[in-house]
Amino acid sequence: MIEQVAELLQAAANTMVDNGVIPADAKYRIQVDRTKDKSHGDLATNLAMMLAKPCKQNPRAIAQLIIDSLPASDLIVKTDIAGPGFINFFLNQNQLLDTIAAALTNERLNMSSVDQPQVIVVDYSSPNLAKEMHVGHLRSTIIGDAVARTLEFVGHTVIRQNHVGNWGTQFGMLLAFLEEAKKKGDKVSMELADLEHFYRQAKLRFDESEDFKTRARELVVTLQSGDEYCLSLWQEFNDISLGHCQATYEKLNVSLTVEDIRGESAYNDDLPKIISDLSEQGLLQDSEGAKCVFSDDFKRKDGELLPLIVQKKDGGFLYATTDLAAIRYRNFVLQADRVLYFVDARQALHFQQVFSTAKKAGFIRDSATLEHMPFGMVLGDDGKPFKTREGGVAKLADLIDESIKRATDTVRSRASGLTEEEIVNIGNVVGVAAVKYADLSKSRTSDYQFSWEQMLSLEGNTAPYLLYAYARVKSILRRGEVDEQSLSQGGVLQIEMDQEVALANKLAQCHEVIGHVATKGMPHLLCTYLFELASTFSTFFEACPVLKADTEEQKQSRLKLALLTAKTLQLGLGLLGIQTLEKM
RNA sequence: GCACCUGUAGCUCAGCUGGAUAGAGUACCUGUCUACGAAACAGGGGGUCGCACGUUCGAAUCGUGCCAGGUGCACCA
Repeated sequence: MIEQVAELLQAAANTMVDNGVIPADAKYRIQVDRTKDKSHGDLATNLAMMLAKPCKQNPRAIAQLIIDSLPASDLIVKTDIAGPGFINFFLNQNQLLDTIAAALTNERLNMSSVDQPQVIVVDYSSPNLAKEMHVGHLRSTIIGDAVARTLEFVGHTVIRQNHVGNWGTQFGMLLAFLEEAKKKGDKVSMELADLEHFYRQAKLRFDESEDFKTRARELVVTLQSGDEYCLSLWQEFNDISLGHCQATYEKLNVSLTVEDIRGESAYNDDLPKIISDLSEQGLLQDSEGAKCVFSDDFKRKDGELLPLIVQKKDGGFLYATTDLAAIRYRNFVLQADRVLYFVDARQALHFQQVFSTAKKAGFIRDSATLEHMPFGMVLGDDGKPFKTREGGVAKLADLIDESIKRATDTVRSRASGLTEEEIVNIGNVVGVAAVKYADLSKSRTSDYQFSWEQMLSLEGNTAPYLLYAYARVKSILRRGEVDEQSLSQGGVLQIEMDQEVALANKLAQCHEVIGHVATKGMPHLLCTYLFELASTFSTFFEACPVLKADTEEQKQSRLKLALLTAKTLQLGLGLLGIQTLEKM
């Protein structure tokens, strides 16, 4: 609806340019906003105020001229000029009714796809396989997954890329330790069951023994040169570690599969070529024995240039090299139009340097974009980086288990007439949803404070509140013995009371919100919307009897609003990677 | 030292391609259940939008300079 009004305004502006009212060189931008206050109508524009100066007339006079120039349309029933020169639009309610009715007839709630579908690579989760996944991987995994789902929904071709760290320096250490363990005849699979423990033990050996250290360094080199024995050890290690990851993804209802894994090792063969290509283009310089790319764009103090190191003096490659290789692959093999990196904000500088180098080296087509989607850290209740009670880094799997346990306890204490099986299932869904939603609902860019109490609370902008709202709507539909199919197809919509209008308007905004999430990579916008929808529904439900409505028509109409609310909540939560519950 | 991010109600956070009296939630206070699920709803108090200049008809939003906190800056990823 916003788009349609914007089009009308554009048409009006064009006529005014033709009339000579607006100078041809005047700069303006059509902006249509939803009003906060109903007395200002449904939509408003500040166009007249923007044009006042170039037209050399007072804004209210311009506003009147704009209104006079608007093409006839049955969309708008009334316009007002308000305040310093806002134009307020009161919309025809039939438009709203049509939108609601159409949404019910369709699986995707009649939301259109984008005009120009793109190929979008989404790089997210990307844990280091040397250790088990920990809290640090939570945000990338969850936010990236929500955005990937949303981009897919709006019609893009999404290629998920789990750029796991499996080729770095610390792998030599792990391989050496694995080798030792095998010689001693230990059961390796048992040893690796707790990766964290295994890593710490390996680190201990590394620090205490020179022989071990030497062996570890040898193994890195032989591994990277493709030695079969090393590769087999490495493969074994990878399989087990990846198994842990997949288990976590499944528990978290994250859509990543083994198909999406393309780790650092996948680019190994291309790394020497990256160096030679950079060299051929004259971008490479030797500095203190390392091969670097320097750029005027990145300076340190005293104007000294900041290097992007792509090859160490011992010949080893770094993650910058791998990232460059990945960029080239994503551009020329995957044909990406956009590449989104859901990676910690602390790596902002690294990405700036890598992106800049990639552009200069022609590793990316001009039409494509590389976008770092940074996010802040997870902090504990004390405002410091999140730690376990013992002060260590919290394993992701443990974190989820604790959330599920807490949620299950709450459900059990409140449960009435639920079987044990139902309680366990509800606890699972709520526990996982709580962790995910708490993260998703905060703006991505800032740090966020992790709080069990807040995320599992049944009140406020939380997963439990939304899941409850959904379950309550479904309960009404069950009690009303609604046949969803026939309710969706026929019948009348009559929207009279303020609360009905408010709900219908809110339902109609879904499409717009999802569009913003897709372009900005900001799932919290969807969270805010869903919470508003749920509370708008609660207000409606309080004021407007549904099953006890005055007339059959009114009942059918309100049931339709309830049904669309349920469908919208389910769809929105689904895009966030959160399951819904019919009962709770 | 340089760069990036953050500073909005007691607390947790929205709002930031400038727009109408700055919004939620929570906490606190007051109402509403012989129930279409009260895990809810209605209402109330609570703000120098870090500070100061500037641009503008209009600034939480843009610019500049400070202040405070966080993060990054050469062979780890």
